[in-house]
Amino acid sequence: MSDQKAVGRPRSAEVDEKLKRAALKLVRERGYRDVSISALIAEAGVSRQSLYNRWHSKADLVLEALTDDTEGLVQLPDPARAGSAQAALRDFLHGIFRHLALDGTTLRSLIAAAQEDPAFREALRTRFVEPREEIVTALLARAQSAGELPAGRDIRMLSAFIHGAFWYRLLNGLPLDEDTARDIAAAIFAP
Amino acid sequence: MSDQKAVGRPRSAEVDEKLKRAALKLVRERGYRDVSISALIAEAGVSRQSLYNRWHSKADLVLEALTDDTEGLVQLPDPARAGSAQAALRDFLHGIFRHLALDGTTLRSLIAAAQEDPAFREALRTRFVEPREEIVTALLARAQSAGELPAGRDIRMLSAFIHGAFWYRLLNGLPLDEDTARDIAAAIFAP
Amino acid sequence: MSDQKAVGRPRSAEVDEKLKRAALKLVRERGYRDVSISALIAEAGVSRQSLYNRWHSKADLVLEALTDDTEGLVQLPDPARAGSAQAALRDFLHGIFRHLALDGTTLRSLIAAAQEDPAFREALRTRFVEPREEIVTALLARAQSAGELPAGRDIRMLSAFIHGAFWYRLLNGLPLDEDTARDIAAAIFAP
Amino acid sequence: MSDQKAVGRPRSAEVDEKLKRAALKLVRERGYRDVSISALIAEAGVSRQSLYNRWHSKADLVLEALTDDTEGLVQLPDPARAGSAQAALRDFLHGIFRHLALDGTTLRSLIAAAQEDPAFREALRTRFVEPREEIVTALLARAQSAGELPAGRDIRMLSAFIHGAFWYRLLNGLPLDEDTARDIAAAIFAP
DNA sequence: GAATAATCGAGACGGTACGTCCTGTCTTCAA
DNA sequence: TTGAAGACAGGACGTACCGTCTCGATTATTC
Repeated sequence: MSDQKAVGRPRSAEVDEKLKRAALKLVRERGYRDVSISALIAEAGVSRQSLYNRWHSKADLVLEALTDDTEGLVQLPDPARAGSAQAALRDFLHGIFRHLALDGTTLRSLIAAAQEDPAFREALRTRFVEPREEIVTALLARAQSAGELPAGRDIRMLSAFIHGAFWYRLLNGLPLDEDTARDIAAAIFAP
Repeated sequence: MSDQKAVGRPRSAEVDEKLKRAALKLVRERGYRDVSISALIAEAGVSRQSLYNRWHSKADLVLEALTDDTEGLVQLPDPARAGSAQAALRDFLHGIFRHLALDGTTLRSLIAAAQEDPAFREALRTRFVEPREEIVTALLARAQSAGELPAGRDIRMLSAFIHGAFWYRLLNGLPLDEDTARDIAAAIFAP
Repeated sequence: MSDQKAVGRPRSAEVDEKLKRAALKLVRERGYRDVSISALIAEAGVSRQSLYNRWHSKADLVLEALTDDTEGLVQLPDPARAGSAQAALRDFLHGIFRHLALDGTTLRSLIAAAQEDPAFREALRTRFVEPREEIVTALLARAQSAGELPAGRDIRMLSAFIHGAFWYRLLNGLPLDEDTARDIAAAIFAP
Repeated sequence: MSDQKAVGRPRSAEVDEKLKRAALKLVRERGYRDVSISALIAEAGVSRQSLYNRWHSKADLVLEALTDDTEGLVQLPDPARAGSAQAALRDFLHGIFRHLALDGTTLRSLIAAAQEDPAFREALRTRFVEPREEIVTALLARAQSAGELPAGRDIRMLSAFIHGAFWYRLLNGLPLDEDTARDIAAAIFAP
């Protein structure tokens, strides 16, 4: 991407780390809204400009801190291991929900931030939304091939149903637990 | 509700109206984020305190202005007229989507505001979310009774799917049009 | 003054009293600046308009409350009783200073208020400043007649010196005590 | 005083200047009370915080602007040049009075502000009152040594008389002119 | 005794100013 | 060029008062 000849002092990777650590820590402690840029750089022990050299906004930083922290969590479960596609979906959702106990409110704030900032909305889609969408779509497609899902069903719409139910409950402050995961999977695979 | 003996100068209904009109006007013109409290009261020709005497925040005012303006729009369509429950659902969604051409971005901002303010989240649920939920739930229940929807289906979850798909597309900046309404209805009533 | 035919409900003298009492009480407790009109009427149990029906401002009310309370304190001391005109002046000043232990800071606030409000400045002069000035001038004139003060001295200027020294010390936060009274009197009557 | 190692962006001296110029200009045009903080920063073309970074209040800013502007005006006159200590005092007072034609009402407002704010009172004393007091005291002391003033006179009290008469007339809205200067000097040096 | 009219408590109203907070950019010196 | 430090312009916020107003209720005088 950048073949720019590096000249002058190179960026410190340590500053990146400090900021992401500070972002996760403070956002979890105080909530997204109550963490100001000033508080972030104070916690990180870093200068204001160093943050803006790396990210456009608080939302961008927190998104990166969050996705870095969640890496490896988002992977297609193996239907063979789970017993069925329905069970695989249930397990996948349950895994996500479990993690949201920690970062659910932060995710909500990021979704909120995306509503007022098209550029960040795009970033959120690319880094967060689409990977999850693709996994679910792939899972449903395989299930349909395997005959576990009727051939006529609209995979794209079912995927929207699944994520929609998840967002709807999250953004309305309704609980996301093991039962929810099971019920969603059941409703999707209902005959 | 309030049998409180009115004492002192009564609240001016005109001030309510001016503020709600100003809110809708400015929010539609400039977008929710770019309308400040000062701009609102200036447009309404009203004092700062008069606003705070009535609403806790910009979000509360805009929500009331919006729901007042939408009254009558939210009503159960008649399946008999539409031809089928599926058509009735499609028409209901299409009606909502059509209206969102005007106020969709405002609604997104309100949902965003709700994420950072539990009290407002509750207000949004009560005044906006639940009435729509109840209509859809009622429609699905009647369809199930009429045999248009298999008996085994989980009505509550299907309702969450419908609203979820709607929120998901809205908040991700995806189009909500007649086709979307038709596809959602079709997926819900898929055999 | 007012031969106006009284018509309608007559003013309640009790309201006057309540307001003046409240004014003295609150101003002494919290200081002039920290007593708002709202606090005054709340303490008095009286309506806002009732205050404005009687006085133009907080300063006017407090001035009247204060002068009402000080009536009888401002009278020419008898040089014969005191032993000499110098002693009479000393006693007069000391009497005033003693009273200022209670209301000195309020007086300072009234003088301050007078600087930004010409109408109130006039009221303060008439009701507070001039009566004291006349007493001192009369005392000095009698002393000059009696030969206790050299004939060449400028009575008007000496009076300005006395009050000036008093204001200067009061407004600069310097103590006003018995010694000050004695020193002023001594300096005025210095040979 | 401050050997503090300068770190970060240094305060802009230009901002100081702009604010002091704006303060003098507006206060002279509109009067102290009718100049708001917002008007000050607008006139100066400076941000709100920049003002609060430098001064605690409008009074602090105006005091500094005023004393900066008056520098050099406050100096001990030479009795030899004036002809006598009495003439020197008269000339000193007249010089001050002349200047008050421009800033007298502002000074009154500052004295008023000092009554409600102990910290500012202290600042006013240190920066404005005491320098003038010391000059007068020095002048009187030299006059006493030179035999122009009887040995028994209380220098400190005479100084209080002089400044007191000045404050008293200023704060009561009485004129301060050449005659006043002459009369004060005459009364002080009266045999 | 009914009509008239000013006052009363209560509190809403249009305005104005405030001091605080935060953002994104900038300017300094040091590495 | 980066980095720490912090100043800068700009803008919004929610609060606090002020003096005026609008209610319904009360208390006098006048007709």
